[in-house]
Amino acid sequence: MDYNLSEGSLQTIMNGGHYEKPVMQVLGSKKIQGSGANERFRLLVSDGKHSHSFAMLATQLNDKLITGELSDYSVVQIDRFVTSLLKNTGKGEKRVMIILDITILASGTDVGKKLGNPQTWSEDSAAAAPAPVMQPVPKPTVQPMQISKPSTVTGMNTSILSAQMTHPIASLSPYQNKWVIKARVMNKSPIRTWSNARGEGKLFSMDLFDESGEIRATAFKNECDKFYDMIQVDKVYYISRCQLKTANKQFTTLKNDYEMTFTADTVVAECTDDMSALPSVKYDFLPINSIAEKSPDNIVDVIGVCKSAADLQELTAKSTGKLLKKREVTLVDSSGGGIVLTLWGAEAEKFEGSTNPVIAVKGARLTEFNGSKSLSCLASTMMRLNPDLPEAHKLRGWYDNGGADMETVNISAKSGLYSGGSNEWLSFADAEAKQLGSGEKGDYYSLLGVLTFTFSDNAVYKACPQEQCNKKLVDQDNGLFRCEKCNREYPNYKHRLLLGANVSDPTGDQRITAFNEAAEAMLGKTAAEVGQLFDYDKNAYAQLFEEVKFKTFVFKFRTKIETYSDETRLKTTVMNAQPVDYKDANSRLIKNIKSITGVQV
DNA sequence: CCCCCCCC
Repeated sequence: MDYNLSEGSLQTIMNGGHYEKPVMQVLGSKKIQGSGANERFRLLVSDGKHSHSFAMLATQLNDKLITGELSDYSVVQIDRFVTSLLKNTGKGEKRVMIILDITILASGTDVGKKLGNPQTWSEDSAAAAPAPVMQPVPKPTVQPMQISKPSTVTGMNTSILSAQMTHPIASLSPYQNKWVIKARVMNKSPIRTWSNARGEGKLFSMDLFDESGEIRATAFKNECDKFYDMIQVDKVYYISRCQLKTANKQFTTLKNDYEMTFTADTVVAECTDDMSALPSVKYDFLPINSIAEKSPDNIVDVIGVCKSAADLQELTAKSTGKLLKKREVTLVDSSGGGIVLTLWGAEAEKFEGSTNPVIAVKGARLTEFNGSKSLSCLASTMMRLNPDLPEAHKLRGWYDNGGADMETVNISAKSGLYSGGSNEWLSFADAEAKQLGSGEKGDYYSLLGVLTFTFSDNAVYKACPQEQCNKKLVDQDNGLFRCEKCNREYPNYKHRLLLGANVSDPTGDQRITAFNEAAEAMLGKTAAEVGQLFDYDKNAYAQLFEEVKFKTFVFKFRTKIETYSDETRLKTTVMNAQPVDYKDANSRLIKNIKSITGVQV
């Protein structure tokens, strides 16, 4: 098998020229900085004639190296790249190539050897070599130095700034300060003030990105005033003359080891050129059902349809006493998964979910609380409603053509609120034999069962709108609702569920009670949705309770004998109800069969 | 120079 490397392409590129989709061989790779999400790799590449370790992999391609797809000796076509002159302290300039897109033409194992006899490229070989044949480029390369004076940039027509003059964000470092980036604003914070032992002031920060990477920039005091109004989310700007410093990883999830601070010299010019509408955001969407497998604190991108949005909640953080506003939004996608995304502050307040918008989220944090996972927005999280993305249009089509009615597994369903106690798998007969529920604290167990009947009467009620209070309200028939527990009247309420049902398994049956979240999981609808049906569509409401009959769930029960006056009875509450994981259920069956029969396979 | 990213 022959592999045609683009001989001489490396020389052209090193001299600042352009070469369309050069084919090169990877001879080695090396991690140069960071770890985890902030890893960055350098590649030793060869065009068959020369080799050079000047190539850096854009972070979104890191996976190709980590998975071994991009192994040594592999032959690749570099579909997209940018080069940048870095000023090396004391050693003049060095050009780096940042690889943005790559096609692997042959794997390292298929090629198995170094192709040709490439010589290490050096300035000397450049001098010795005949003038490189440059492929036509629109304009001669202009070095950033020429536009380093702020006055020049301020007054210039930004269209003269060609792509070749700007630096990839990924190449920025504190060691060289002559650069211009062309970046799109992903996020902009509100103005914040601070006051501490070291002084006081105000600031705002913005997250910027281009094709090569992302970086946070902060403007303090004067710069805060100067740039706050100008900087607008989603717009593209040329930015130069900022101070770079090491980013404190404790406070950022952006994939950059550095961050920028605006200074008095900082120059910002909006890029209005249509052709410069790039860069666009790079998402790495995970199907919602796959998020269940991820560990908490992962930062994930997700796209889904807003199936429901809870009311705005105001709460006071116990630890800080801070007043917080949040809104929980449930996203679903065609993977059949659903997940809660928590919005905070102004974003929570202004959110409007009644039109079921498609929501694209970049950089949300996966959190786990009491065993259930959900996503939470951070300051650095970027959220877009109905973005013009292929994935968004696909989801819209899916949702509007049946997806809305698809059953989804809500991975944020509340689960496992146990305070100790075992979580063993039992049948109803087992539970009875063990006399579960007779103790002081109540007993917990898991059971695979079928919902044989649901009581639709009084399954939904108007509850106190206060966050912590779920008390049933008394309708005053004057537009107000009274909460006996809070001892006050409200003009509003929230719907909550209290579902009575019968569950059967092969050994028996049990009357159970499911509170709000568990009932939502069983009915596949939020309390608000059920409330809507109850208020406006009694037929659909009745239908809902019919449809859920004979569905199988994995139940987690709490059971306890309770006494009302003289009468005692076993009260079984659904802690949560989840769809059946058949693989898991079957392995449990097989295990039981083995232990009962003594047959080992 | 900030550094909060939350709550049950």
